[in-house]
Amino acid sequence: MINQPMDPKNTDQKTLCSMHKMNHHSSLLNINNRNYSTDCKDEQSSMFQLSTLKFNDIETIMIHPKSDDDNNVDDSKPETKYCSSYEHPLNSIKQPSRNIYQNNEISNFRSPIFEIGINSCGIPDPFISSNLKCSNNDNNPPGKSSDLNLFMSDHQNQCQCDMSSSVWDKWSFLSSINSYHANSDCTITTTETIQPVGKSDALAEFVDMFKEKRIQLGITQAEVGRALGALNLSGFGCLSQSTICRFESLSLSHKNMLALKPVLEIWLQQMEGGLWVNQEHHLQESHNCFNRTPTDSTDSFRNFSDSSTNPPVFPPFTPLKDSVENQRRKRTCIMGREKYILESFFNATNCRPTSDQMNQLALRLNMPKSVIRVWFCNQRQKHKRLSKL
DNA sequence: TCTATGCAAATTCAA
DNA sequence: ATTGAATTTGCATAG
Repeated sequence: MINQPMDPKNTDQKTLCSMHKMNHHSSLLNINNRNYSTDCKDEQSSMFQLSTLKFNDIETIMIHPKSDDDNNVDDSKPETKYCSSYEHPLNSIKQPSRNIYQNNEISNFRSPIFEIGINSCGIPDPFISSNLKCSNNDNNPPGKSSDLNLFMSDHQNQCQCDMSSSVWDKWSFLSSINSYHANSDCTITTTETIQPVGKSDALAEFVDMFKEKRIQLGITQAEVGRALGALNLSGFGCLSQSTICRFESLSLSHKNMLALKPVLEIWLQQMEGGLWVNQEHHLQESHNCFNRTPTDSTDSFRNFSDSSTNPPVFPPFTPLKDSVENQRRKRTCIMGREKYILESFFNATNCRPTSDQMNQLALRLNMPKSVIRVWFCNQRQKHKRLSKL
């Protein structure tokens, strides 16, 4: 990715962007419903901050469409698009997690009104979290960038997003602010992009469509989850049936939904097209990219290898460079003796063991120290949570 | 056999 | 490097 100055011809073009982190150096970018992958390994010139993927001050990025075969890019005439946007606070919306989208409505979600900060250039900047201030009443917590209810003032115009609208509409609203920010001459409009709550939500619509087509294709949630690993998208491996199920029932967090959507979209496109293109063409030795046992893999991919029941779709194992790092560590099941010993230690001795104590426990229980450490972290969290009830 | 869900392990982020 | 808090996600199992 190369930093480019803003294309003046593009300044009044309204562009809706969303960005989905894939890993520390690449992301999926959705611009006007088209997906692009971005890659920036050079941290110094990175358009993204590693942890938050906020755009830097240049505000302009060049994107090489992923649909081009990476090996056959026409360097003389790369298709590029300019996009000016930020990752905005919506990406870190604080919200009750699961089930909030039931009935396609956001409930209990009235947060205070916020004033958008003015940045050093005098431009209203909703993305400077430290400048966000709660301005309505004292019953609300101090404002953070993760809060939703935005009130923007540029001393001339005022625009307010209707907070009873859905988060997706708010996203559009903020995109308008982005446009404004990118070009101070443009007019901010809110009503244009804000749509009624409900079925018109693009995400909800996609989810409905996704589920319908998955069922049409006769593919189970578990199979979808496993197939995602073979998509070879950096930062994404397989997902569990649970996660696909939750995606289909809109019961993941909004941020999570947004992150998963483009990946599932790509999967669906490939399934519908009935073709599989390994975009990266890794030539290295084929290896089991899912780190499964042979038994596992045979079973996992029976439907993809059995062309008598399903059309051949894509090979069960795609050579995948970073497959191992895409793989979430297997969930450890701690029970019986191990659980008893850990709980005894936690309750009776120390809920905050030293490194040495954790080493000893790890040795005694024959478990990795990291698992022990995480267990204590989670246990402390659990206790804190329970004590609040 | 497939999907939904409770619990909690693992990951991420910021301090 | 470590931690707390928040969040994502998988396992086990219920439906």
